[in-house]
Amino acid sequence: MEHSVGTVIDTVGSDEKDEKENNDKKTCDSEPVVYQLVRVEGDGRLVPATDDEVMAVEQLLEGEKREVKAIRNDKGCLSSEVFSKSDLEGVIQSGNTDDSKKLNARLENIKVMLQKVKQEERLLLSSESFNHSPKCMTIEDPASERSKSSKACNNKLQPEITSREIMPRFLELNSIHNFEVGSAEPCSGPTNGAVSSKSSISESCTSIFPDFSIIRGEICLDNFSIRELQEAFRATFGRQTSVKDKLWLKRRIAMGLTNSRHVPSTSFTIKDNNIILSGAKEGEPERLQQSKNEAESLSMSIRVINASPQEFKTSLNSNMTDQQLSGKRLGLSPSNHDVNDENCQMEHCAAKRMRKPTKRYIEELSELETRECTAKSYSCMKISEYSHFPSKRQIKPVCDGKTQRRIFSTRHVSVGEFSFEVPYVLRTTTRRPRKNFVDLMEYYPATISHMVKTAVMIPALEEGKGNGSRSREIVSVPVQILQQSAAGEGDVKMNTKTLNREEDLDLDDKGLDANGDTTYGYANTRPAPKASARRKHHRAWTLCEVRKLVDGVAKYGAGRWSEIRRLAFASYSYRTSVDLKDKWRNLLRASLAQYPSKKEAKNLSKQTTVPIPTSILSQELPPSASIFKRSNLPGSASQHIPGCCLSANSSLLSSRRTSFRSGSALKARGFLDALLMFAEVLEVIAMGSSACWTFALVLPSLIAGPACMSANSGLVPI
DNA sequence: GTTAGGG
DNA sequence: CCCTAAC
Repeated sequence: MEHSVGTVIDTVGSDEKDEKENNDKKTCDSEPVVYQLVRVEGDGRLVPATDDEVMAVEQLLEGEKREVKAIRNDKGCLSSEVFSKSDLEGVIQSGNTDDSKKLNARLENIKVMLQKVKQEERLLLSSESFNHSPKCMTIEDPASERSKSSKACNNKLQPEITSREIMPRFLELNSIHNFEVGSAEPCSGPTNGAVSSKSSISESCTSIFPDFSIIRGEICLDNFSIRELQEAFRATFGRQTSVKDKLWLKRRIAMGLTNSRHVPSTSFTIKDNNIILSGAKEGEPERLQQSKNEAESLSMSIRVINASPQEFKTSLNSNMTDQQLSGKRLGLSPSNHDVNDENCQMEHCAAKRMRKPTKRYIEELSELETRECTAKSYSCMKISEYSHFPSKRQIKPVCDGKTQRRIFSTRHVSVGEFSFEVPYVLRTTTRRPRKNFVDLMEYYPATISHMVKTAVMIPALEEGKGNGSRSREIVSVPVQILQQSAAGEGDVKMNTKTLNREEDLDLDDKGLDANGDTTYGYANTRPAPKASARRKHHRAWTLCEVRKLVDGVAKYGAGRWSEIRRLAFASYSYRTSVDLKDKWRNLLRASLAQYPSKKEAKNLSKQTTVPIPTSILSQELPPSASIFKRSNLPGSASQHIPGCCLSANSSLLSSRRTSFRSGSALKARGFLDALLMFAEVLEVIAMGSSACWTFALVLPSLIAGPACMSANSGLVPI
């Protein structure tokens, strides 16, 4: 029994039924539901039964309980549905008028749905009789025997009503049992008992049980199309939705079915009003709850669930009934108002949002699909295996009573009609590896390879353990190893120190940079693989780096960040081109903030290259300093051919440049061409710079022509 | 893979 | 520094 209720006051009957059974003993791994025996007084008060009354009822129910036990062993989850339905009747009758109206309205909706389903079911049954054989097969001998004999339920029942009236629930159970075992006899009539009946047993039997006949207790929403999900949404909330977001629909439906707002953003399976996350054990409510929360950020995963949309609809209805009931029972005051408001808001949001899916979304989606493809062969194998014992697997898939392990952190993948569980941990291995992972490998190949192996072994473990074995231990294995590696390898930190020293001393070409630091950061943050783990360790920009950046920009031009990085930041491997770009942007911002002059603003709007901050330039590049340090580029052997000296400053450059282009100032063709090629470089340096620079244009050869005047040529101070 | 730009 | 779109 899966209700999240501790104590339930059961008012199933009317005043005539003064006493009811209780003290259900759980026989399957599920959440306990304690029914308290009460007597309904004439004024409607519920008075706890005395011990004597309890004993009397217990004796009375003794025989029936045995049967129920047998049933529950196999169909415990199913039973809960029936109980719920039965309870609902009582609730409706005793509820206040407001809520009753709401419930009635909903139930009307259910009624229609049930009728449809029943029709479809009849068709199914007539075409393929006993197609639910897997389920039938799960009922084991004792129950099976009984169910055979009870096949004539409908006939037998009527005369027995009087004697059984005090135990309508068990009657219902029997009825269900009956039906499952193969009674294809359709129970005629639409389901209206839930709304209007006075717990008539015949009605319970004839109108309710067919609709629960194919309940599996599990709903895997992943298997449904958007349309089906919308249908399910309508059935759950009683209103249409135009939302086409599958995830949203699933979550909303799950919320509705489970009365919970803690619905994971990833996959999940609904089982008896609970969202099963990572296969949380049903018998451990608090753990389940915890698991729910944890699973907010985790994927969950799955056992093989064979459920068609049709089946889903049926079970959905029953779940919905149950949900309403449990809401009532709990005195939760379902706060339909709030929920609906929230629904509307969310729906509005979801409908409004037609945002293009992000790359990550697409990536994850494709990743999922890839998994599905690879899982297909696997699934075929498993399915054929399950065909022998299908129902047991489906109903009690994650129970692992022996190990009592916490089920945790798995990922739901559905393939067609089937869903699978894959360990969530694999995700970490499928992510694009950290940039410095290779570096890490170089330094600690043994550790890393061990980690990788361990991670790879996880699926094997998973598979070997069988269907429902998802434990925290499995997930934690690689983490522990990583922690060990972080703690055990002292030289990791040593490397960091080395790096820092290198950075402080501003040594170039050490070739050691970043490795140590990133290694340390990686191992250190790995156990919390969230956003913080991915974040690069912060490194303040040193003066030298800034200098190099400015040099690089001057040399290669702003925007050629990868080139700058490659050539000027070769020894700062932790600075990416993006970093350079960002830093340059920040420098410019600072510069602008310092000198928000019109001129600069104008330059900024006009030019892609904006003024180099004066403060930086004055610091790093005094007029007499070498602006273009002749780089060690191959083939840049400098042949100083003096004689062609240009003087440029910010105010003169553009005019100079114009004159260069026009060729009016300099007649030499080769030289002019060379100047034109340099014009951009000059602009980079001089535009916006208030300093007056003197350049010497070094031409490897005037004759050689422009080809020699590329970036390889340099400017040297006079 | 690189760059630009928003956050 | 991260993330994403655009190229």
